[in-house]
Amino acid sequence: MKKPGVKERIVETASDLFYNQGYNQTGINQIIDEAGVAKSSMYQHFRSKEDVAVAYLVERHSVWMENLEKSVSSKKEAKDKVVGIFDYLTEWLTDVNYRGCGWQNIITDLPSNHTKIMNQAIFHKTELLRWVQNQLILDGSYTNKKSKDLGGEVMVLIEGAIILSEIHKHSWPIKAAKKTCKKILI
Amino acid sequence: MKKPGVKERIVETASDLFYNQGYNQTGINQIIDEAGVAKSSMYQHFRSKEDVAVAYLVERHSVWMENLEKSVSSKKEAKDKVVGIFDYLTEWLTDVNYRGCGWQNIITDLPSNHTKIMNQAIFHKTELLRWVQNQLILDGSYTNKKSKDLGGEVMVLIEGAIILSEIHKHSWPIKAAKKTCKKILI
Amino acid sequence: MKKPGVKERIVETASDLFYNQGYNQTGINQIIDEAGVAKSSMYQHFRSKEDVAVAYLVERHSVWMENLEKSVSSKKEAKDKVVGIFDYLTEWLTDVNYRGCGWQNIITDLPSNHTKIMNQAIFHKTELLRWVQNQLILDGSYTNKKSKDLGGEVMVLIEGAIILSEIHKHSWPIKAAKKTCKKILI
Amino acid sequence: MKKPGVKERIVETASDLFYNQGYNQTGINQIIDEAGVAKSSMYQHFRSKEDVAVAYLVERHSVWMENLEKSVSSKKEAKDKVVGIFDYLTEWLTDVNYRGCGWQNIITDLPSNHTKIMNQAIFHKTELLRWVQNQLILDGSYTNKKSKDLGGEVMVLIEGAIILSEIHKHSWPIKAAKKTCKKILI
DNA sequence: TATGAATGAGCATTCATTCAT
DNA sequence: AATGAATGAATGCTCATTCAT
Repeated sequence: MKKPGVKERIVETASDLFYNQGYNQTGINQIIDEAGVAKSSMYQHFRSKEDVAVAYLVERHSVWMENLEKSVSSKKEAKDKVVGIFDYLTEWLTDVNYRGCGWQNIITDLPSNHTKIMNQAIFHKTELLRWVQNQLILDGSYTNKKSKDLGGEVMVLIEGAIILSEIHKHSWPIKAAKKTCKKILI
Repeated sequence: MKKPGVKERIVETASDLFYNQGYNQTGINQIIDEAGVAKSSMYQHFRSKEDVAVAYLVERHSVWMENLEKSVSSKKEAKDKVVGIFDYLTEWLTDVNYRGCGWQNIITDLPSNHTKIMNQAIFHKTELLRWVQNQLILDGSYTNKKSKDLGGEVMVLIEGAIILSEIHKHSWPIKAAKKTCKKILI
Repeated sequence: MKKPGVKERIVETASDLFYNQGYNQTGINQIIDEAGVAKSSMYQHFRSKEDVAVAYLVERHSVWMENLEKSVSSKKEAKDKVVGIFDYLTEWLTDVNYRGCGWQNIITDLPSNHTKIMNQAIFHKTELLRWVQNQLILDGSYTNKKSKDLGGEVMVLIEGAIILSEIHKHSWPIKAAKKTCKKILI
Repeated sequence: MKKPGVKERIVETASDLFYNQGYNQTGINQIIDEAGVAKSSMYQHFRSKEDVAVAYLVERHSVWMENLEKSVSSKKEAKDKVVGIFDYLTEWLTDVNYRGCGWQNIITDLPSNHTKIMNQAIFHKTELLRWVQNQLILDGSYTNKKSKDLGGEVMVLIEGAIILSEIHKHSWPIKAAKKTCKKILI
C-alpha cells in the first residue's frame, strides 16, 4: 500500500473545497491535486463527483450533530438545549466566517440529476428537525403535537439564521433568531 | 436597430434560466440561443455573465417588491401587512414549485470574485428588512428600537421559510413561520 | 477571419485519420492538432465526433462515386462498366495499400448509439447497388427483375473483394471477384 | 485453487463481449466484472487485452470450423458441401442478428501494433480457403488448379455475404452469394 | 450596432496496465 | 495463484470570452 488512506484524504480534501468554494467552483482536478491522489484512484473509490459530495455530506452530518450535542450538553433542561442551538450556530458560523450551511449551499445550484445530494440535504434537515422535536418532547412542557409544531418553528429560525448570516456576513440574524426562539418556547 | 429590445430579451431569458436552472447550470450559449441573439451582441450589452446576472437580480428586485406591496395592499394595519408577507411567500413559492429565492440560490455557489452579485443579494435583503421595519414603525405599536429589532426577527423567519420550503418542497415551513411571526408581533 | 477553411481542414484531416487509423484509434485531440484548430472551433462546426465522421463519409461518398464513374467512363457497354468496377477497386485499393472500405471499416466496431454513421454506410452501399442495377438495366440484356437480382450478386462480389483484400493485403480477391462477375454476366 | 477455470471464464466472457459489442467498445473492467475475476488475475493469464482477444479468436476458430463441418455433414457430394456454406451462414448470422464475422469486425479498427490479432484473421480466412479448395479437389470435378481458383472465388462470396448482411441487417446478400456460387460450380 | 468565427483553459470520466502484498 | 489498490495518459466535450469584419 503506497499511499494509505487515499479515500479518507479525498473526502477530507473535497470537504474543505466543496464547503469553502462551493460544489460547482470545485473541480475534480483540484481535489486530486490537493489530496495528492491520481485521478483514477479517485474514480476507483467514487463513481462520480456527486458521490464524493455525498460522502462529504454524510460525514459532515455525523460531525455536525455530535458537535451540536456537545455544545448543548451543559444545559440541563431540554428546552434550554433547543435555545442553545443558536449559541452553537454562533460558534460555528463565526468560525467559518459565515460560510453558511453545506447542505443549503450545495442544493441551490445543482445539476438537476444530482438527486443523491438533494436527498442528503433533506435527510440532514429532517434529522435535525427530529432532534429538536425530541428535545421538546423530553422537556415535558408540551404535548407531543405542540412539540412537533414548535419543532418546525424552531427549524425555520435555524435555517433563516444560517442563510441570513451568510448573506450579511454578520451574527445579528443568529441573535435575532435566538430571541424569537425564547419567545415561542414561552 | 435590427432587433429591438435585444438587451431586454437577454435579461428576460437569462432571468428564467438563472432562476429555474441555477447560475452555474445556465451557460451563455443557452441564453443567447433562447433569446435569439448573437453572442457578441450579448457581450456588447454586458461585460460578462456576472453582469447579466446582476441585471436579472436588479429587475427581479423591483418586481418582487412591487408584488409584495400588491399582495399585502388589502391589509389595513401595517402589522397585518407584515404577517401578510407569509401569504405572499405561499403564493409565490407554490407557483414556482418551491424553487426558492433567486438571491439566496445564486450566492451559495459562486466564483469568489463575483462580488457584484453578492452585493445585489445584500442589497435586496437589506431593502426587505427596511420595508418590514418601516411597516412596524408605521403601525405605531412599537418604539423605533423595538421595530428595528422585530424587523430582524421577521427577516429570519422569511429567509428560513424560503430555504426550508425549497429543501422539503413543501409549504409547512411557511405556515410555521407565519405562526411564529404572529406570536412575536403579539 | 483568422484561419480560413477551418471546417474544411477538420474534415480533410479527420478523413485521413479515420480512414487510415480507424475511428476508435483517432481521437479528437489528434484531429485538431493536425488540423491546427482549437478544440472549441471544432465543436462549433460539429456537435460530436460522430458528426465529424458523418461529414467524412458524406464527402467520401461523392468522391468515391465520381471516381467510379470516371474509371469506367471509357467502357461503351453498360455491362462492361459493371465488370470495370473491379479494375477501379484494384486501382483504389493498391493505392491505399489495401486499407479497405471506409464504410465497412467504421461500422464494425462502433459505439452502439452511433446510428448516423451506420446510416451512412447503409446509404453508401445502397447507392452503389442502385448504380450497378441501373447499369444492368441500361445494358438491355436483362429484364428489370434479372437486373436487380444480378446487381445484388455483384454487390456481394464487390464487398467480398474489398474485405478479403484488406485481410490478405493482396489483390487476388479482386481478381477472383472480377472473374466471377464476368461469369454471372454471361 | 479458489476459483477453478479462471482463464476459461475470462475467455468465455471476453468472447461474448468482443463479438457482440466490438473490441474497442469492450473494456478490461467489463470483462473482469462479468467474469467475476480480479484484474490482476486476468493479467496473470494474459499479457494484454490483445492477448485475450487472440485467445478468443483461437477458440472461435475451432468452434466455427466444427460447426461448419457439422452443418454440411449431411451433404454427400463435396461440391454440395461448398454450396452448403451459405446455408451455414444463414443459420449463424440470423442467429446473431447479422452481427457479422468476429475476425472481419476486429481487424477493421485496431491499434496498428496489434499484429497478433491481424495474424489470427489471416489464419482463419486462409484455413477456410484451404477447406473450400480441399472440398473442390475431393469432389473430383475440377483440376487442382481450377479447384484453387474456384476456392478463391467462393471465399469472396462468403466474405461479401457476411459483411453485406451485417450492413443491411438482412439475409438477401447470403442468398445472392449462394446463387452465384451455384453458377460458378457449374 | 451587430455579428459569425475562433479560442484556450477547463470539465468529468475511462482507459489498459502495474504494483505491493 | 490470486488479489485490492493505485496509476498516468487519454477520452470526448463545454466553458466564458474575444476578435476581425
